[in-house]
Amino acid sequence: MAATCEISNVFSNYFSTMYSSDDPTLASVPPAPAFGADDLVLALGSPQMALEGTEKASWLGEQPQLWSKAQVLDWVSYQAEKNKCDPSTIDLSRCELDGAALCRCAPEDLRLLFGPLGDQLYSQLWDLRGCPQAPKGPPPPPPQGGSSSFPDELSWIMELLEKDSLALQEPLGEQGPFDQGSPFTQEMLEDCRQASPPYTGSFGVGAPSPGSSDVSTAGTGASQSPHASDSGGSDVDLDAPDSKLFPRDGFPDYKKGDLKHGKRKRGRPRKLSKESRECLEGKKSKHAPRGTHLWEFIRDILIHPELNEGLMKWENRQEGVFKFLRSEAVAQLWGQKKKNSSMTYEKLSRAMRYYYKREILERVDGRRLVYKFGRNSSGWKEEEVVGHRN
DNA sequence: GTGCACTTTCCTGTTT
DNA sequence: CAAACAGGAAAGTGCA
Repeated sequence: MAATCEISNVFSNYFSTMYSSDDPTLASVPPAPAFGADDLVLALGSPQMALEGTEKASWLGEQPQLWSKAQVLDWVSYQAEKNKCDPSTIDLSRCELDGAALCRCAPEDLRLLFGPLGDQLYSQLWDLRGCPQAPKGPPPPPPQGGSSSFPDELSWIMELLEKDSLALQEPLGEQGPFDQGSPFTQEMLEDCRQASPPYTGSFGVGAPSPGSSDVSTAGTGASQSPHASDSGGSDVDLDAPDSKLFPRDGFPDYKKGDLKHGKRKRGRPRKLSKESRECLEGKKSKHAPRGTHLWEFIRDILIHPELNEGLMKWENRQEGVFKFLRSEAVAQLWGQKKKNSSMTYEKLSRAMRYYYKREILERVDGRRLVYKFGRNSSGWKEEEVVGHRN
């Protein structure tokens, strides 16, 4: 278990870093790190764990090979702390390695530099790189932090992505009734923790419903389900809208702390019938942690063309004009990310409209489903993205 | 405890 | 007519 959590830790941190671009210093930082699986990360933000803190780890989301010296130091300190290693045993002054150099180090080199922590670093490093095995030397000891399954999970997700891509080859336009295909949803990871890898139910990726099969799905989530039509189509959707998508049994999302105390979902409460209320009681709170802003979520989908196919597209990349191709699907994805199964495009678009005032978005008159990034948004420009992906 | 930011939900009316 | 758009209003959560 601990092992499977690690991945979300990593992603969480990545996300918390990524989504804090309010920070002007971050705003200038390309948002799409070259992390091998960063694409998956889109909705993997499961910010609850992470490094325990809000401090950002500069190395997160970056491939170790790309780390700067400072990032290497940062990471080493983190590992030292994590492993309760006596910092005094490490002579950081001798550590003049950048990420590339670090990655070239053999275990013994690391041991020389970092003492007993060296082995741990070596193994963690390879985990981070998502490599199945280190190039030389003995297989890294199982990291006690439990991140050994990281690569495996990633590859599993990768497989799903591939399937999705295949599905996407099919013409868009008609999304099947089961439109949940998000390859990059956090639930996916969370689900996979509970269900074994072959788990496919949640997103219809691997278990496409006949007909629609994953088709649309591809990167998307969202079913054009009837419930989408309004505040959740009926009060029954408490969590149900997605019960189609995520049968409760198989959707462990609302687990643990969530459902405990009757924490309520953020936002104005939906009007509920008595029955619905009763039904709701004792159930999860779908409140999602902060740190993820809608516009950033949208941006990230857009800048990952390999994943956003069918969801949104750029109308004019230079100008930051984009269009929702499958608005409900995006809304559903957003809902998944926020653990809010009743999210609809209507609501999402309301939130989008609030961005006009803040100039995060600009109006595009007369064009349906078309928005434009405004001056207060960042990270979507090609220059910002490209450099970072290579 | 309070206020603010950021949504989320609801609603009504308008436009496409 | 349906879907999308607009925006006001109310309300919840997290954070400072």
